[in-house]
Amino acid sequence: MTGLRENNLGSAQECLGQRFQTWRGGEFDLALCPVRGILDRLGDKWTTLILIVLAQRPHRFSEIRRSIPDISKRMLTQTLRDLERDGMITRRVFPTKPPSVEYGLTELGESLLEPVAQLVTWAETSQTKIAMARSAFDAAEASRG
Amino acid sequence: MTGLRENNLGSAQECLGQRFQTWRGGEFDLALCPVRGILDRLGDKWTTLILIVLAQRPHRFSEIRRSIPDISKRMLTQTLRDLERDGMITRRVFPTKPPSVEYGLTELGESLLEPVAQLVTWAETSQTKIAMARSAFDAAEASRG
DNA sequence: TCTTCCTGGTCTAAAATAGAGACCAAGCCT
DNA sequence: AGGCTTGGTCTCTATTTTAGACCAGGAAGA
Repeated sequence: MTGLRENNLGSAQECLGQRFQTWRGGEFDLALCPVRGILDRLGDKWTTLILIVLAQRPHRFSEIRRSIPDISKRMLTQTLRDLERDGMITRRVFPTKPPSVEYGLTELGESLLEPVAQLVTWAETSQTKIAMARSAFDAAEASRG
Repeated sequence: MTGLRENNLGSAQECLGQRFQTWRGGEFDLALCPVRGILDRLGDKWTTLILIVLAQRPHRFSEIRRSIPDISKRMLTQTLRDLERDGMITRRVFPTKPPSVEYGLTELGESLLEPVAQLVTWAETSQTKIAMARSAFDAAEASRG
């Protein structure tokens, strides 16, 4: 364990708490601190991708790596550990000749899939608009020099 | 512009495409590449927080900074620029004596609030389970030495 | 007038984080 | 023996983030 996981989730940053009590109207209570920690976790580069891969079926370590070619072993290990620690995935070791390890979603992990799916859907439907906005912005910037 | 924004969204990583055609059943088509770029953007440390702040009402640069005390000026500037480029927020400069700049959500930005809200809701309802899972994991790890 | 403060940034240097790839044990196959 | 596999870990380097100094330029105070 060299420097892996000393993610002080939400300790470095002050609780934004009461500031957002009325997030667009009031249905949104305080307690944003832990939420932020979770958002940070989801937000990292690989977490969502790994969840999507595991959503299909349980995968072994190297299988995940093949599904997400540009993740490094180190980051895969670290992200899987964090996910396991948060109760989103299970890790099962089989004492086969070369040992094999299978990762799969827990119920909690499954439940996360729903909001993630919404986000993915939003991303799909919005990508055209975003691409247009980018072009416009870049063009305007270029014309200003 | 020193090193800001050369985010080659989705160029470094190969398109995961057809691999996820059947994300939990089949309703999930290819085209994950651009989606991934968007997810990366949402996933960064500050984007979601800024969106939530702006969801309340438009804010000035320094106001945002006060709402998110631990963001550095540089990251705030950079994140706001990226958000503006993606068409999620508008930037309006007022030629006041000390110049003031107001940032607000666009319609596209507003539309993102919905899936983000779902995620926040999930996070709120799940935080207890996650906390328990962490305790259990840490305890098990400690007992193993 | 001279000093100080405010704004929204930019710049540099240092700290934290991610990535590449060598390495490991242990057992199989040839 | 030699080489291959597995799931990792370790070290070294590259990238990213942070802190904080700095800037222009008007305003208000003295």
